[in-house]
Amino acid sequence: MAYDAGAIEPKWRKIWEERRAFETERDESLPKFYCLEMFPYPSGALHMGHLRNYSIGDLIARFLRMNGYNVVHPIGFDSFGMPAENAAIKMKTHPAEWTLSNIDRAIEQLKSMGCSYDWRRLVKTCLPDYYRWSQWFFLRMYERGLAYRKYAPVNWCETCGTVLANEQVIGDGVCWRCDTPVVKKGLEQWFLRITDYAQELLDCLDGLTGWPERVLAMQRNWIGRSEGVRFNIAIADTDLSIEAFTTRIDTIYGITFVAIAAEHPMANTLAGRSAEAKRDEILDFARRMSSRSAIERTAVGGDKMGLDTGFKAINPVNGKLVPIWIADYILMEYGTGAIMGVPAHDQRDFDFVRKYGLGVIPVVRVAGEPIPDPEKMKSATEADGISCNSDEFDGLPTPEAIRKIAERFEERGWGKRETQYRLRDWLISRQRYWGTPIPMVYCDQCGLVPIPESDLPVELPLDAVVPPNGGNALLGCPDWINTKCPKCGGPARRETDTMDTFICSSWYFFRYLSPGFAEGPFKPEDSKYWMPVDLYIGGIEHACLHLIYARFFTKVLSDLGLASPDLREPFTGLLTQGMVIKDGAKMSKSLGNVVDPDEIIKKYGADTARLFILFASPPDKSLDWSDKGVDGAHRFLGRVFRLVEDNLPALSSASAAKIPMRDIKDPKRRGLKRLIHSTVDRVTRDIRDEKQLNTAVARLMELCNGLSAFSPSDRDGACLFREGVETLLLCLSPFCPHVCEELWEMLGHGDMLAHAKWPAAETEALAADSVTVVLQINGKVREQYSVEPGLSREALAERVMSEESARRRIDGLEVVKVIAVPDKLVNVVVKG
RNA sequence: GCGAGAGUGGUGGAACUGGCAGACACGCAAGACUUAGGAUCUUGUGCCUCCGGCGUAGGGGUUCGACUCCCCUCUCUCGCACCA
Repeated sequence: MAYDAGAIEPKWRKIWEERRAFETERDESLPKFYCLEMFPYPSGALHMGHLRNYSIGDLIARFLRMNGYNVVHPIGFDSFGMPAENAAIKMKTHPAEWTLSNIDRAIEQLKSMGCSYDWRRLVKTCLPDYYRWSQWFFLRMYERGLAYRKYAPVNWCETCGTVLANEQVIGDGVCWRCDTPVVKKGLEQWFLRITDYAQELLDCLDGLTGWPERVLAMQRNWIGRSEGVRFNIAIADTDLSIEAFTTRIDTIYGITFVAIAAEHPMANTLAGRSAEAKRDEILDFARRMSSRSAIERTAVGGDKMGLDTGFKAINPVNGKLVPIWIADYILMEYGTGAIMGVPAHDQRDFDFVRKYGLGVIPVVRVAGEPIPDPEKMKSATEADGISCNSDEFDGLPTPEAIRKIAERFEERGWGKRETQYRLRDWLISRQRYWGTPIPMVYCDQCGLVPIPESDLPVELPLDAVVPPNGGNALLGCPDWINTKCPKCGGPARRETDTMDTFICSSWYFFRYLSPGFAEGPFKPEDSKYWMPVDLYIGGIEHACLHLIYARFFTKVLSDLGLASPDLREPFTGLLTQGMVIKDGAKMSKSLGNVVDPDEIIKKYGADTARLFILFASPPDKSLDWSDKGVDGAHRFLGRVFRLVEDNLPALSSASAAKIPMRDIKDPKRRGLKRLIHSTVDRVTRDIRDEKQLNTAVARLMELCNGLSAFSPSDRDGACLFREGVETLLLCLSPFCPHVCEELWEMLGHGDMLAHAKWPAAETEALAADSVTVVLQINGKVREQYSVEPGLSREALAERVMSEESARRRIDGLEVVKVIAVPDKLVNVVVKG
């Protein structure tokens, strides 16, 4: 009987299921571990990236379970969103039908991988018993002013027919889902006040020591804190003024112009106060600039466009008049949408004045050098230096100049110091059908009215038909839209926007903890016991999306008193898995380099697929798919299988007792004993401390090789051999659970390996009988000797120098120095 | 431009606080068993001018000793980017 994954794997999956092997309950007496993998979006079948994600997660869950942790390991589906609507149009079906059948298929795939999930905790975000609590959170936030509606220029994706949050505009300003260039539109939309948490989201990053530096850096960058001064600039001959923000208030004397964004309301105001021709010119320019997409705005290669309004601004510090321009490189979304133009010390302003012939006034010089000639400047000098041309502030180094001038501004009431963030409030409304309905109505009498909690969930009408042009199907549901005002009972219309799907994924890991709970989103005691997630595994693409939103949500839940007040962060450990690539590129249909997980599992079995994925590269690096490598992994499992099968008589006859190292005399056996225990030691550390899963597999291969080379010739030998084989199966089981269970059973065990205790390395068996030390001459290796371990520096040097071959090497040379490193080497430094 | 990470055999990748570079595997080569081998087993496998040298992107430095620490340069990947 040869290794047959096709027979073994279904057998064990059935046993695990029947024995409810992976169902866990809260148990205060046990240490807990929350192992979480990012839940999939069920758009068709799972791909290799999923297989990798869930192989890593399942390994960790199984490993910690064997190490005595009470492990919660759930799975679910992020099942609202655009692809379901697109598929509904294409396949002439309903998004719900498409989604739910895909989920069924994905569940089969996950099960075929042998993942140790607690299936009772399954969450599908598109079902009312889940999304009603998203609605409930929304209402809690609305009460607190954390959810609000406002008119703003927002990101619009024409293909998706909806607005997008800032985080969902990626790359060169394209939609994260469909790569369509995003355009700006003025619309009234729902927002969550994530900016209230900007500082805390930033501060807490320092405490996330279990996160990769890369993700922390990306989030810091995304939140984008900067300190500066916000101040007023009066417009000459008017009663108007413009607010500007700068981080370099020390360069205030260098202003040669003021610029505002094309969308700035002041553009209209100034147009209104201009003569007719100028007015049309301004309005036309502003309209042209603001209607361009992000791509158009940046694609010109930095060539800046501007228009002089004809108005003058008054520099608060010296009363100088400078022109006010509208410029396309000023962003309405950042700061105040207006800047002071200091070309000498800002490259963008410099480029702008060079194009339009405005002046340059240097106000910072390099220490020890004269003030540069503005005519000869080739670029702006943005580095710190010494203030000049700045009245009484001349001679101050930049940081001091910033402080002194900022103080002056505050004293005189011209402005105040302020901290700005790049992070924007989270735009959560979507003009889409397949999402969580926003629980609000519009009443002609009462205005905007929240749905009372008792009326939740506001169910998504399932009889809606997604229009072929991709519009919002809810608009075609008058029976659903027209309702009664909860306040006055009069006619009212439901909000037809739905929530961003990232709302669904912002709290699902709480819901897992209290499956089926009907009185709230989750039980506080469940959350208190299980949260935070100890290890979260998923792709890095969510660094500035889901991982920021979920952090925000957790803080809100904590502040609302739903989760413990001390739960400020949802995920203490984060493992960002690398991509799966083949032939040098990410697997994609267009490149035709996709490998289907189903086919691999069918051909080789899940154990082989898992082993290859975990062995081929460290989890956080990209994984190069190799068909040959899969063969190799499969061959290894065949060897493990034969190791047990071919030696079954010896293994069966051996007692389960372990012979301690001190009672083993034969050097070969002592070597095997040491190999067994050093393997346990290394594998445990590789998994637990380093998450170096590939080297853990390598160690197990070495153990297998060592065992294959050993022939158990007597009772003690068989006993040691059995210890080795069982250790191998125990340590390999989180990687390849099915085949290990099968072999464990063949060895006569009645219990499940999944619940077995992880082996402990015997320290006595780790110590080496002898160590190989090398003799170096001037750092070059010349000889090797086997010596007893633990020799002191002196003893080791003496021991090595007494060797015949060592004497010969050194004979006749002038020895300058001898360096000995215990158990490692002796380096003889010679002259000549 | 800013930030993060990487560069080691033909390939994927190892190397703990500086101490035998290339673990483990893939591939390749030779052999064994075979009617057969894309099965299995054994052996070998960094490079060269091979009793000796050279080798961890390139150049310098620190050290008895550097893939590892320091400085400079190059290349690649990822993220952000007229952010005031």
